[in-house]
Amino acid sequence: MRVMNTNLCASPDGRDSLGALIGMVRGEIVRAIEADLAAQGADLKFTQFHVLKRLANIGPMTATELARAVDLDGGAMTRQLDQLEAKGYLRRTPHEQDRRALRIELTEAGVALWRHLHESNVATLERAQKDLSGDERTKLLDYLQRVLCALREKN
Amino acid sequence: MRVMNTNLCASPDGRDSLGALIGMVRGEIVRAIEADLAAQGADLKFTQFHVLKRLANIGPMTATELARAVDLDGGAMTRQLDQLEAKGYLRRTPHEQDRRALRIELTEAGVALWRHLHESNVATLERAQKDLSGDERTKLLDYLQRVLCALREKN
DNA sequence: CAAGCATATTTGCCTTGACAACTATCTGGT
DNA sequence: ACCAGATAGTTGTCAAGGCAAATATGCTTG
Repeated sequence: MRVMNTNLCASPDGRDSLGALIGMVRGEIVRAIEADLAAQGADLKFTQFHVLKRLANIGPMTATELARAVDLDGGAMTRQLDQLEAKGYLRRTPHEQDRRALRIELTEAGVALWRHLHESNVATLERAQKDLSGDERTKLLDYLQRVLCALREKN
Repeated sequence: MRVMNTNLCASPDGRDSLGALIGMVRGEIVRAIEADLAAQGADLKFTQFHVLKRLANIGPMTATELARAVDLDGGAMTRQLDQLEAKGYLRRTPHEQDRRALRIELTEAGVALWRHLHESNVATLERAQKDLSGDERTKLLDYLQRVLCALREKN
């Protein structure tokens, strides 16, 4: 059955592999999620969705922490926060212990929006992995995690 | 040993996983490759490197084919070609059978540059996968390929 | 062959993200 | 308490990529 798969969806190029492959998978995931968002009338791009998701999953945090979590530049984060705050999905509060920092938290509207988007996001990620067994999914995450660590080492 | 790994490089977040994980891995790979390029004095960004690599690996092709291969918009491709052509690494030739299309091919300088960059690129991708066994690397590519296919189906 | 529709490339316009400069705070050492 | 160096957030600037419009060809059908 592996063979069939290979035939049906021809390997774009037997050679170059890892770098390009990850890039393409990432691109497809982003496109799929943005298609979801559009289909549901949510006026969000992938990055804003990502910020929302992080806040929903992990809870309030600093702008810098959030920036690192979604792998975004500090300056870019400021602007995303501007937009999401303008739309009423989050709020900037002064940080309790550090007057330089902010505490970013979802508003009621933000929480509600996330509840609305959550399901289709799960469905999309499920669709992406539909041809992998539970064991394979676990391994995929493990391998990716280890690749990430290897790349980050040695700094 | 899996446990040690997990401890040394704490999982950024047990939950969200696949989407964010792939995004981060992709980001690190891009950064690593751009660091390579800078270290070798090559005046290329990741995208240009990617175009060069494709042309070197697969040979001359159409601008549109190249755009699809590196997952880039047609307009963006035109500009990348402008730059790479200006630097003398590639050449636009009229296509033999289709007067709308171009045949993009590396120049001597382009081939030479690729020969120069090739090694460190291999080394970087090797470094990324250094903690994976040969079998695991094969599986990782297979899983990613299958995820990619799943995402592209159903169009 | 003409008309209509699809495809290849280019260009203009706009948004996003990286990078650097700037201000306001922290923190540690003296 | 003071100073040097790090860190948080904001803003200006610029290059890169997506999208749509324009042009030039191809291709298919009547």
